[in-house]
Amino acid sequence: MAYRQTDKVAARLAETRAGILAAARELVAGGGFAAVQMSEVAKKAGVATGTLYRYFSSKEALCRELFREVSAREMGMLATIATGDEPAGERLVKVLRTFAGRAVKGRRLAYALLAEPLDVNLAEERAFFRRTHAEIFARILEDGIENGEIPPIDARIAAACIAGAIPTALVGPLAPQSHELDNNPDRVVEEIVKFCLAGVGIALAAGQERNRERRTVA
Amino acid sequence: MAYRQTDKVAARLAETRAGILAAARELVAGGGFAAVQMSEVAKKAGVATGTLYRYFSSKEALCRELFREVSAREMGMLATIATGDEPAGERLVKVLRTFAGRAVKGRRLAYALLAEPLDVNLAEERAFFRRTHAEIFARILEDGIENGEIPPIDARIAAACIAGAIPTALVGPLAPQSHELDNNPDRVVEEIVKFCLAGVGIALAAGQERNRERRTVA
DNA sequence: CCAAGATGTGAACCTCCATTCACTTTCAAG
DNA sequence: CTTGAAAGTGAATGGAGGTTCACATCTTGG
Repeated sequence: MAYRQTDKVAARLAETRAGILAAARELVAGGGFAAVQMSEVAKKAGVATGTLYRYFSSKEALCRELFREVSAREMGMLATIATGDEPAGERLVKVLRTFAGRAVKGRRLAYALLAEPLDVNLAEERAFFRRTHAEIFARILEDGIENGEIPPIDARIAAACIAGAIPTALVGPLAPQSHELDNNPDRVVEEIVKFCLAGVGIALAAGQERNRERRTVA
Repeated sequence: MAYRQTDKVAARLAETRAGILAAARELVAGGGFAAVQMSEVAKKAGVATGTLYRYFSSKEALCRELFREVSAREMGMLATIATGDEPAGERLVKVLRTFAGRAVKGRRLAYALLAEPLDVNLAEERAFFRRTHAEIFARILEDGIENGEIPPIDARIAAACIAGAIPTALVGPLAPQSHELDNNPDRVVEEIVKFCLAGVGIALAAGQERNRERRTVA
């Protein structure tokens, strides 16, 4: 026995590993997951392709871990807000604004996480990501329904609607042109948030309430 | 000069072409666009792979045409309803119900058109498809806003929200489990439609109105 | 039936990338 | 300094699947 891993080495390994993930993340932020080719990752991380496989068993494993790492941060933020003790309505507003707001900045990344055409393995991760969103929304909605802040709707379905509406309207194929988002991101975010709130039967503050004569239909 | 195409031949060619498209459509309905492999299409259509290339210049061309063919039918239906002369509110309800209802039946196909991970060329077609949806919705919303049926919201953004919410909630990664849709598709559809209508400030008929105390928040 | 062009064929080819592996370099312990 | 193991390397491999093309077959006018 003439070799055993030292702390110094372990640290270097961890650094390399992190470097590989960082390289992959840059590629994603630049061109989406489609742009993650092992040879490119290796080049950007300054290692050989073979080395990648010392750290990740496959490209899929690498991408999955990357997806998780990035999405965990987002979900953490939302979850923190969601479990606060303010009234459900306020928590909902905050969560929606945070979600939408963060998607507008970091748009390319949000697109990759939420909307970009993805291959099947990763779609699984994304489904999990989105489902978690939906659960966060649903949780708040249920709270609100329980104490009467929100009318009795199907929380899970409404949550799914929200989790679909925001990405699509912000970063998906229907997103406004970039310059529109760059010029006035807040307005777009507010409009979307308003839609979602109204969808679950909450109206935004007074000034926006005019003209709501609320015809009944069909 | 000893050969010129005859009507009979032209007809046969058209038939073969249609057969190829039909074969591809079946594959899509069964396993999404990912399942469209040229060799499989050929087998199912009863021709050789080489023959496919007499009719379509590439796989991409074949898939694009297929996507268009299928989506054109859907859009046509919606467009017909949208341009009717009923009040905007009613047209909106009908369009939403049609859209959502058709997506529930033909779920696999709807999934392929709306939500399935897709490669970039086809994503382009899908973007067009979705954008057209959004335009149809937006058109109705604008009508409604103009004559006061609908409060003054940003029609394009609301339309994008709707166009995102429905597929996600119905056939996307957040869709209810299949058995739930099979057992009670109408309830799910109605719930989603209700969300979208409320989002643009329209309430459904009386019975569903109780408990809407409508707290104001933030 | 023949000629000439259109159609049909499917095995071979090609490209793209993830993955591997025989080899080199680095490292820690004796 | 030596040695055995770990870590790094990158050219070669392999599989998947779209595309081609030399050849066969069919169609029509003469």
